Amino acid sequence: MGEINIKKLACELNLSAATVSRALRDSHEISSETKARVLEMAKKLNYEPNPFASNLRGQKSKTIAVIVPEIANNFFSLAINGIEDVARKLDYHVLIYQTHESSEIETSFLMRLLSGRVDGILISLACETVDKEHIKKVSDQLPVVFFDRVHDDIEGMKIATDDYESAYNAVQHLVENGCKKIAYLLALNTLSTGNKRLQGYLDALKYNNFPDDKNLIMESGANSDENYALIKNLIAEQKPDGILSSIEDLAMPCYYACKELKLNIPRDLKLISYSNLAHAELLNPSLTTINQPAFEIGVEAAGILFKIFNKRWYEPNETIILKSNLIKRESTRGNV
Amino acid sequence: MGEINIKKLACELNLSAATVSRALRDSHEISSETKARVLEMAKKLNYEPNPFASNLRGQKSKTIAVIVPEIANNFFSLAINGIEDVARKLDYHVLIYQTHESSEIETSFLMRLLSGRVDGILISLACETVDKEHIKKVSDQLPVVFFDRVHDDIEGMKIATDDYESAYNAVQHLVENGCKKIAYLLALNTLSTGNKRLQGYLDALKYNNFPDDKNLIMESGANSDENYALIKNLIAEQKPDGILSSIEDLAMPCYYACKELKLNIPRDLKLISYSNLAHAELLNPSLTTINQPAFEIGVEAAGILFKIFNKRWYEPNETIILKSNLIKRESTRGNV
DNA sequence: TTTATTTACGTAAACGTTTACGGAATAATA
DNA sequence: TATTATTCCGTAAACGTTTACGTAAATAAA
Repeated sequence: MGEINIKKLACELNLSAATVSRALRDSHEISSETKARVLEMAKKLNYEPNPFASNLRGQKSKTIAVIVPEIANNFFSLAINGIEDVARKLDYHVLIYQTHESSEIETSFLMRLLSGRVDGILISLACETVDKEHIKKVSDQLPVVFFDRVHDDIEGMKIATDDYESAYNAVQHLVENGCKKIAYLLALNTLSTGNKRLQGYLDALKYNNFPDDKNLIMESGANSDENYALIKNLIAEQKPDGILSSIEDLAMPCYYACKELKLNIPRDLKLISYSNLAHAELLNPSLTTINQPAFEIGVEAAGILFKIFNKRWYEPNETIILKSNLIKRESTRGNV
Repeated sequence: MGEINIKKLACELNLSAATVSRALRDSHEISSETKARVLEMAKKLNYEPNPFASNLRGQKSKTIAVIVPEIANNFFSLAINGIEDVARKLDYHVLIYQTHESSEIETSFLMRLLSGRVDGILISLACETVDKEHIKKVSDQLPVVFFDRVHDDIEGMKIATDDYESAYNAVQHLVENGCKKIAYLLALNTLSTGNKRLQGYLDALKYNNFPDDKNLIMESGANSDENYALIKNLIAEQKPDGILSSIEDLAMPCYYACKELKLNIPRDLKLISYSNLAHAELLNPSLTTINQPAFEIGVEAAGILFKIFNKRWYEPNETIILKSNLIKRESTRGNV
């Protein structure tokens, strides 16, 4: 409860609230002496305008919402970092919500945000089947920018990475280093993000005349224990010599599974994984990763949102693609 | 701009705005039939009360602020995760701010929050020398809970971990595994958090009758390049056989430095580091860490804040200590 | 001098809620 | 029946801003 408000401030200065308000907003209608007096007093009394009154009056909140599946994930926290950086420079506030991959929670957040609490939304969709209906309802009323976890069937501005190409190139990299049987750890398959990665994998297989073997595609399970079992089973049964993991959570269990199965990475099995694992460099062996420009995605997404605010953006339904980076490390080193 | 507001909703129902408002808030003054009608229509029209009007009228924002040095840090993102979890259950909103360790930015955020935008603040202090003045000013007006990065000289509610004991025990663990010359990578030394870790280290040395050698304490530099150089120098010159790193950012360079100096971890040098490195398990060799209960710290801090809101907390100046967990891994394995 | 323009400020309404107060209708009590 | 209590709802004020409108004084133009 900031005890000081614009009326008291005005009273203190023998001015009207209107004049004070205008002075603080540097209006041309106010003389420079008065402005100086007001500024000084405002500083002295530590006056901060009540944002609710301003927002109510102005129908602007200077606040944006970021909705992500998880905060405690290197990719998302880097993206939020980028978003916060842009927001801070523009004196915007950032509300954070995490869905834990539940579209029910996601929808509930979105509905709550219809209240006008935020001027716009940045969202990375949950994996669960998307509720197009509700998202449409929100994006009809508010600027929404989708980032990374996007869905082709949902119209809107999107910032994504070159999922198809990066997956394709990753497979090529495996092939070039001698892989003949490449498995794919499937996730995000309810989203375009996941589909494009899968398609890149499939097309690269085709290009290399590799058989199209469904058994080599492992769909992620309900929890990490199940995932570990599935992966171990995949490696033991199918004996792939290369694995492309579509998310980092599925790459880590590969290390453990190989250890248990007495397989050597990269000699017996080469591994590539999406995306922004913090210390891929220091894993044993260091892990070849497809690095997404997470921070930049956040910056870009926030940038587009602010352009929309300022009517400096007119493409309602464009997808901006940023390039991922294949960082080659020991886990895919060719056998010499 | 939610086009629908309480007046239109009332109009649609042939009721007054007051009645609708009361019905939505389940007031006893409203008949159950009317309540049902209102609820139904509100749902149908997707009505969400304008939060700014409510907040302005009620002087409550249902929003809390979280100020941290960095979001993209495993410890902080886990803590935020915990905070968000608690907030969501109570229908609170969470604003995120990062200071990038700058007390100037920190102060600026704090001052801006005096506007009443939030009902309370959770803060983990920046390393830079703390501006006690401004923090005092804020905590006089708003409930503030400090977590992890705390400062003894600043009064208030604090959630921290057993920094002294965990450092002491870490040194003991090194000694038990044969270390005779243990270095310390110093950081956070402007905060109590850092001081206690250092003190734990020093006292453990004393307990073991190890000499008190200032050269074994390396203060972190301005950036990661400098840190790497300092660490390499420390290892090369002082030839410690054990290192305790007070933050994870200083532990990673040890791996690189040892690689370059052809030293083997843990044979030639044993390493322990704070705190929540994501994949310490998979490093080469796996890293012994002092794991802080990051998520729980977030939950606890948020819980206290909400208790303060509900006047269910009366200790203005208490420190709650959560236990860290020393997770022993290969980097401190004894020579056999 | 008279009139138009500019400057600098005040008045009051509006933003969308919530709630104190009041009041009419109904039910309970005397 | 007369009085009181209860139930249910409406009126209007208030929260702290911002801004359209008005206006008095000073200045410029005629």
